[in-house]
Amino acid sequence: MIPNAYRTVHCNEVRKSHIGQTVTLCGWVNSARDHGGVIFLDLRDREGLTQVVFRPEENADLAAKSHDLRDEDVLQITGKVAARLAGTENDKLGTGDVEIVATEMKILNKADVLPFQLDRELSNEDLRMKYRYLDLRRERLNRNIRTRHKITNAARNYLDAAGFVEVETPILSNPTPEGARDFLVPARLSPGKFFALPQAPQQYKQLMMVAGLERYFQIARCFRDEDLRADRQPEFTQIDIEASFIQRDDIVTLVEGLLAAMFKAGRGIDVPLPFPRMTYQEAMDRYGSDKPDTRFGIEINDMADVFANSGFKIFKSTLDNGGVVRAINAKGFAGITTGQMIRLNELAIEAGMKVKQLAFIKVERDANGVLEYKSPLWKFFGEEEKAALVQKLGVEENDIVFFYAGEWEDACNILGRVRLEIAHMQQLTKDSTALNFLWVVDFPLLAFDAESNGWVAVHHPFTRPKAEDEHLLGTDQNGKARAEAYDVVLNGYELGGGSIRIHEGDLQSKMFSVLGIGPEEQRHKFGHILDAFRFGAPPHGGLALGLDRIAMLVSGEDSIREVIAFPKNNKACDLMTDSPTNVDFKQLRELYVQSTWKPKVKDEAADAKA
RNA sequence: GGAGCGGUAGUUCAGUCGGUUAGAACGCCAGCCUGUCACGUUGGAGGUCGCGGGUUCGAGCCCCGUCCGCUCCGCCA
Repeated sequence: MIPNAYRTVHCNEVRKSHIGQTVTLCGWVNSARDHGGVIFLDLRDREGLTQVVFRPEENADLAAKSHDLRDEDVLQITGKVAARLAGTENDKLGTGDVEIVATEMKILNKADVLPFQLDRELSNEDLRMKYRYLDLRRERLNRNIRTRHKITNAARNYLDAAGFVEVETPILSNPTPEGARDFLVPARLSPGKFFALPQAPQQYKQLMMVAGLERYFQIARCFRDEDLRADRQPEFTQIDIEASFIQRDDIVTLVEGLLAAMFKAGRGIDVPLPFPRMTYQEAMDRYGSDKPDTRFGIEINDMADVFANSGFKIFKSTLDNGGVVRAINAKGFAGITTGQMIRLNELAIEAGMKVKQLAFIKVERDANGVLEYKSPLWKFFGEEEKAALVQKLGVEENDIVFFYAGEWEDACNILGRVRLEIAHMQQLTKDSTALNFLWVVDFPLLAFDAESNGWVAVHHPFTRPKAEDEHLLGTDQNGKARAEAYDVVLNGYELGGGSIRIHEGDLQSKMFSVLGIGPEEQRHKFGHILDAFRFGAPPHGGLALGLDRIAMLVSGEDSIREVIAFPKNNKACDLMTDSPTNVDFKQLRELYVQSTWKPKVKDEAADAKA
């Protein structure tokens, strides 16, 4: 920090070597300890604490004045750096060997009593949000925000060094036909028309490639009007990357280096490279998720070979009809409580389970020391089947095995969710510092949407099919086509994803058609990009990383709110500014906009009947 | 849209089976205190038990509704 008219040192700067010097500091009163005579003050700025001492015998007036200081008053203190009395050093402070004997004090601003104490735990989220600037003054959030700066800076430097050019793209653009809800902005100069805030700079980044920029990046604010979660905000930040003349592995290598640089800058650790890779199919088969948390096992096992001729009819018939029978072994979880069991079944039903209870086998020793297989279905299994099952799943005492028989997709969803919940119940990741990075590759290109009775893009409509699957596009094999798409995952969080794009007009046009966007609509909504592809578009691809989630994981937080200076609550409101807000009729009229919203009125007729 | 958890002093929380005047810690205010650093010490102030209704002789506690917050599902190309 540069000394200036306000101060000569910051509050974590003075050391023994300064003894005898006169210094001036500025900061907040962190605490005042008034002994009637001598008064101690901890002065705090963002760098740390320095103890200031007021002695009546040195300066009686000043000491008298210091009695009135209160926490969080803003002061400027001038004094002489002195060694602390022998035995009173404080080794918890960097400045703990010395203290400032005050000779001058200027109260820059008095502070009212704060609505909460900065040095104690605060669980009231309303208060934290309402007085966000005070919450940010606390050490934890202050550190998070500064860590976020460090990793953002590291990303920028890394990409710059790799030849990437930072370009800003419009915030006011057009709504997207697919994907999340758009935030709309009325266009006053085009009455009746609307802009949308970008969900991502997707089309612009591709047009940058057509423009010959070759390597683009942007720390881009993105907006999606969907419901919030601990790791989702309506406005969030992506590190958006696109490059020309590259293939998947080029992007993968680049991004591995980028993430390593960010974790190095933010947490000082060396992330081992390269990250493991897994196909989408494998991720779903083993973990029941396209963003597997690999910090623990409880993997999903396919039991088709074990139960091909099972004595348990439901398993056998499911297999005979093309379904799957899968199982997970929760090691050491035979002590599961009734409540936990109920919770797991609720979760499984929510995830699509057609029956009321997960089939299970619990292995415990009875009073006589005999190993018991407690299960509603154990009795249906033949001896060979039992042996094969125990062998395949490595079943031991105190294990509990859960089964699901049905369609592949349901089995993945249900067992995937149950797996995560068991890990949560067993607290398997509680004190873990593991950083399990992972690439998930070869996503399906398309998914069938029952609601619209059509195909939708799994990633987005500009994603390139894998060359060997391109012929499937537009046939009855649409669902089998895989995409040149990849996600980077950390500890069960999707950090980012991307793809190699379509750069040919005819293929892009075909893709739109498969998605049910006809020639007319294509021209209207995507004319610019289809045009662009006619004028020499290079092969290109890219990826976007969620900066908020990365900052959260670097900081060891559970919510991205802890790494965003001014976040929204789970109704997308800002309790500090009380945003969003009503606007005057006049303002709306200028925009040619009228609200159709009506406040809920209580139905008195219905009440009377009741 | 749905589910779960929570809401008691400024803050963090306790509050038994529905029963006398709703407690503690920290903070706050005032006094004392010349080596503290979570200073100590004496005293004091501070409550719409989120809000509304109901049951009851009596509700912080039970019931219904509602608001707010958090988490999750749906949703998030």
